[in-house]
Amino acid sequence: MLLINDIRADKGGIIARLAKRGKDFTDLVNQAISLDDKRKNTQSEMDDVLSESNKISKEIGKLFAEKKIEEANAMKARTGELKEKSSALGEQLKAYEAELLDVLYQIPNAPGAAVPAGRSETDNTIILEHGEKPNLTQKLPHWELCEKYNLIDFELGVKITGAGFPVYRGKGARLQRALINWFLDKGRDAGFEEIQPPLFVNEASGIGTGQLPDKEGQMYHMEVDNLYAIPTGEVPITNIYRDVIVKEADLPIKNCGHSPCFRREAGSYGKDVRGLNRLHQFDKVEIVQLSHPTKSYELLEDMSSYVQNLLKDLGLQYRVLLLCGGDTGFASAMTYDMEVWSAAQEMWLEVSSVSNFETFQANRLKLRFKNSNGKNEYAHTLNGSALALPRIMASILENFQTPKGIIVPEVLRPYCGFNVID
RNA sequence: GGAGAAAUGGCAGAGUGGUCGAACGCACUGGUCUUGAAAACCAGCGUACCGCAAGGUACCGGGGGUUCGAAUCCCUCUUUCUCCGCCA
Repeated sequence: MLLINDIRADKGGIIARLAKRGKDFTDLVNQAISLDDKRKNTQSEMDDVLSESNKISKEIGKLFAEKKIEEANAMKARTGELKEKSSALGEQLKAYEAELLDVLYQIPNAPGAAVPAGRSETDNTIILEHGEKPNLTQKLPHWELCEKYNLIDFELGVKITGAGFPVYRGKGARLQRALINWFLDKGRDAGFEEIQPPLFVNEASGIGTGQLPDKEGQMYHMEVDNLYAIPTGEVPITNIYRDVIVKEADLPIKNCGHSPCFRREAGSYGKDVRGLNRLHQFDKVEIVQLSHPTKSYELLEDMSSYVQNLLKDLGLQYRVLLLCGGDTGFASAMTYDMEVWSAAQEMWLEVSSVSNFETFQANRLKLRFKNSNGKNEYAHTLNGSALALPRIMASILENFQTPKGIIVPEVLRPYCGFNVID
């Protein structure tokens, strides 16, 4: 959520930035400010009452010490009223805080300076396109290739669990494992510390990265233990830094980690969910960075080129989109999407999304660093997929298919131990 | 899963109802001294909110309660440790 002090400091600017999402947030912003005013006034009033009541308590203590029991008991009467007053003010303060939070939760991140205005994906800017569309002599979609070479069994997953939980086997499983290991090694080479996070998180973590309270429907929830299956490694990895004050000199902090991701994807159906396009369980390697506020947009560009280099090394044709305000995720200030060409489906598949959240996540996480003035300041957070496995698998299978088999990208061969799938 | 013990500032560790937001030590920061460093000495050193400031308020694992007053008493949850059981 946005920092209320940022909103107060530049109300007009924030409203203008938010307007790039194709919606007017003036009312919500005004509501937030007026609730914050009420909050401040109530707090002030309550502090005064408490201050007086503390003073009286100390006097009573003194009187007891001097054995002036009568006088002490007489003073007790005066505190009753104050107590009632302060607890009423306390209730009111809590109510205002809750209301303010509720309003702030409804305001998305303010898009960054470079983000174009727009309402939907049609307003996104194509930054660049890299590579040539492959010239295929056969054009089987990946689900047919999976069946032909016995790589991924979707039916079997349905039997064991349900739709969207495929079974990878043989060279399919090995290719997937090769990709994961290669991604992690590339991450390490680029200075990211490797993390193996928990796959279930508690409520506090869900709130920290913004999945809760609004989007709980998208996560699998284990009610017995009140734990949530992670929808992305971003959740546990970013929550490492919840309630943490890092050293300024340690920034940027770079983490990467592989994890399965679990998404209920309620409401998805049709051709979008065919094959590997949309799953309930899939694997992803995530990169996360904590940045100094002055450096975060530089790091966003770094992350974008890092991801692009992975795609280049794999030999995939891709394009980079700068998302317009309306298509930028709720928590993000600026997002690049990387899409890979799927040669048989003849469509672009989103394989990565790298975002700068500025202080939006850090605010909820209470992730700060001590600046040179000794003041605590909110850090910026960034993250991106590097990369999500299923659609990479799909495009490798489709784009590198030949009548004699699927040619494995060279960088993966040492990892999987075969050059061709036939 | 059963029985018991514990949770205090970056660390360590006092404090069992009233000048305790919290001793002492270590670490850290600034200063004196020194050619420089170490040592020694002096000073500072948690977080958040309100306030122009002075100052005020809250926080001793989380939440609730008792009391004029809670780090301290009570309830509850969580976590850690020890023993038993089970187990990759």
